[in-house]
Amino acid sequence: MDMPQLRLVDSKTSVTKEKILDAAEGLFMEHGFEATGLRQITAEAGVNLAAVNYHFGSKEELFQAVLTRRLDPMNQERLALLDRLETDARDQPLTCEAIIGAMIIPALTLARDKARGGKNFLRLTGRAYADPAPFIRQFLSHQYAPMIARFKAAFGRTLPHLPARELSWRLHFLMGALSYTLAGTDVLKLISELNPVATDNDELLLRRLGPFLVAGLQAPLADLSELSELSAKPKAGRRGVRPA
Amino acid sequence: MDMPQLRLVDSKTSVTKEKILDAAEGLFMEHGFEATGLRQITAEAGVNLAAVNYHFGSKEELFQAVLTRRLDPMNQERLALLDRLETDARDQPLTCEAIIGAMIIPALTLARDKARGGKNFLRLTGRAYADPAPFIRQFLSHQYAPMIARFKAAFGRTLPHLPARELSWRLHFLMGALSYTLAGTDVLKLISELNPVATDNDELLLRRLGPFLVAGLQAPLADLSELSELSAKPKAGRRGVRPA
DNA sequence: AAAGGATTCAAACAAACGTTTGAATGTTTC
DNA sequence: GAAACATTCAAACGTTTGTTTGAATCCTTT
Repeated sequence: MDMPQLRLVDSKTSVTKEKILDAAEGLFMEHGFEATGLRQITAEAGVNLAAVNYHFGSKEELFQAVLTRRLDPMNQERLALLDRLETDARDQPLTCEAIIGAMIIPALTLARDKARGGKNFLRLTGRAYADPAPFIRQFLSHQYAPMIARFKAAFGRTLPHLPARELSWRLHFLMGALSYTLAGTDVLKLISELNPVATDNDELLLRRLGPFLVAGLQAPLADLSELSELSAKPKAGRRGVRPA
Repeated sequence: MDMPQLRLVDSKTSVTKEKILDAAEGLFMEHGFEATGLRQITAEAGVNLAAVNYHFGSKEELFQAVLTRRLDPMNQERLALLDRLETDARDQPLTCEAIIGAMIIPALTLARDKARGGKNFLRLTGRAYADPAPFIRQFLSHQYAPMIARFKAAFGRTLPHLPARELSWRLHFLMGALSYTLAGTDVLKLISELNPVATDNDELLLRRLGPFLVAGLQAPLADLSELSELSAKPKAGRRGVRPA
């Protein structure tokens, strides 16, 4: 039988390949990229050491594969949500809440789905955002550029009074608070020592982040005229900190 | 020549010690802790390899020394500023702007002072905030705990209507946006491709961050009653988010 | 069954890692 | 001047790093 080429090799996604991805995801999340060894990964995955270079080529390419596996679908989900909001609203501009929701909800969904890495994976991406390694920065730019451009345009329509440059800044702050929150470091404990927050409830977390970001985006413009006063070196403090 | 040597060894800091600190500061900032080798550091500092372990004990202790050199004075400055504001205001509660200013201004001053590392150093600390390495987390907690506690109390007096737990969250978001902004990764370019921001003007940067954070802190409380709607896997939403 | 490609495996690779050593040099104190 | 301490230096320590190799094994196709 001249069966058409259904027997494909690419869609195979061999078992070892995913075992490596799973193990690498957890270890990269916990110790970071540089501090995680290939031997730890392959040991936890139960595969041979050489399997990484065979299936992925290098450690860096493995790291990118770990990220794309989850990030790509999530960003597509974000764009799909935004698309739907815009077509539903016709010409009317969207609310800030709605747009931010389109950014947050896919992340929330991912955080809940333990089969897709859960919040551990989000911590990994939050960490990657602060990594200066060129291959990471380049990868993230290429991965996020289209999504962020679309959302920036959406915010621009919703906040027409805001100069483009100001919007760029505020989006930067927004991404900071978001990725930092998703990274979920233990600075949290540092802030609220006596009333520890339930870190397992990511829904509440993002639900509280929303209003914070909305208010920040809608904040009145800064008055840049009289800024030299505060920034001046404080004159002789009378009751200062004891230099013991 | 009986000229008394002018106490060249200011037993506090030898020349090589500071050369190492300077070189390490730059390299840690650029490549991160794990990715920076002691041989790079000592080569750039022009000192012997063993000098690091002789003067600092280990690589980890060197890293902590790099951080404390700048961070300690900055946090003391923050506390001194807050102290002065509170004594000036007597019993009156401070404004959000003022408290945030006390956090931001010392960072701004440090960013301007190139002799103290400038903004490069701030990028290093922003990076350290996202690092999961236990010794880094422990060090930062110990270093920041008193300062954050004081500022949290100040915010609590200014925003009495805000539940303590909510305030903890918002402080977390605030620290996220702040440290992320200070880290100053190139995601900035990603957001504003066509209107690149002048990254050298840190004063304007932090001046714009202020209103964003003030508005976020003063945001109305989240309505936590009907939160299952948005987060739920696409069902039927009222207006806005509607699943396909 | 034989061939051929895909995958696994143990072993080794060179390079880099942080740290230690012991002698050589510099500096201060008696 | 000599003893005592502080610092520098070259060299090597034992691991660990990411990557490569070549043969063994599995699986599909002829």
